[in-house]
Amino acid sequence: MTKTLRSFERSLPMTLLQTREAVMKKFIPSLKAYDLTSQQWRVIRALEHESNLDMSTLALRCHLLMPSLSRIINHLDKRKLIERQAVDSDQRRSIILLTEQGLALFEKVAPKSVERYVEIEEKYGVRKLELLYELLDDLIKTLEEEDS
Amino acid sequence: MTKTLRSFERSLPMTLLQTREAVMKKFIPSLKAYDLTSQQWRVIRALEHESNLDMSTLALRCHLLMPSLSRIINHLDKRKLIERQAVDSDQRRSIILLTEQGLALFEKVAPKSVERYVEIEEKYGVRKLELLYELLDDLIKTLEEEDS
DNA sequence: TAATAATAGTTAACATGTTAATCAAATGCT
DNA sequence: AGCATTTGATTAACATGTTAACTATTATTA
Repeated sequence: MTKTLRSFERSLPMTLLQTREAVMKKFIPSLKAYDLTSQQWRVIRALEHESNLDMSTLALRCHLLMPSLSRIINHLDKRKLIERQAVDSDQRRSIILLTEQGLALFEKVAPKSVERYVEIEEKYGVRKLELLYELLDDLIKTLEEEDS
Repeated sequence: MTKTLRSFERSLPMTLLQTREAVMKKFIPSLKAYDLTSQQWRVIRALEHESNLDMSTLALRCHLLMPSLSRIINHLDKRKLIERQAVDSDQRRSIILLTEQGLALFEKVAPKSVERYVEIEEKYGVRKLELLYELLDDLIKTLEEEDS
């Protein structure tokens, strides 16, 4: 077996990274205008979608590790975009929800994100985008099944 | 227009991120066995592929920003895996090359990466992988063209 | 040629990714 | 009840991503 490593330009992780970077470039400017990182925005979106989540659940929803989420929530708390509420039944847990300010910010930013997304759909094609999602989901499934 | 944001699970940046994470999980263990991060490995591969590159060119090849590369090269220098050489014609520039140790490390790690890659090809299918590359490259091109 | 602008690279500052250590509260077990 | 274990969350430590500031050198150009 004399197979060698793929050349750089075509390595799988690299291509995925590049693609993500290219996509993010479209969304980041509108976020930065409101002083948000893409991760902070992800958390806000998650909370708008479903409120009163504890940290662990929120981490799963946002695909963030707990230490990252912990810092992000701290930051958003200082900016009063979210609030923590104690849980009576379990003192370790706390539940996170958007403040009115946080919700207001969501309402301002969301339309801009939608715009960008529609742009991408139009230029690239909805059909191809759907196919891409399928292939990616399938790859994820394949890789995770393999975890033996 | 009442289009709303895609639900989380299906946002494009998120799906790309997840996929990359899933792929990296396959490669990271063999790298960690040699105390390498994926970025450090990327630099080593780049230098094995083509030596005597200056920092800027290397950054392009590895899709790293200069500050990141600067730190990585420093680190690899301390580990004596690479060497810097002055360039007479331009004192600002320096040229990077693998040391024998660096090359030896490459030779040890590369086969393990190839193994993982072949595994992925086999489980997922070469045909589908090629299609995925095409779609990703195409998306990148679309997004970059749009930069107006 | 002297002042200015551009270029290569590093450093700084801050946010995140990642693993390990830590802490308090809850659960299980005897 | 008392003690070990597990769990939810934070903190620590280090590498990277990202933008801006900075340094030294080279190129421009007035």
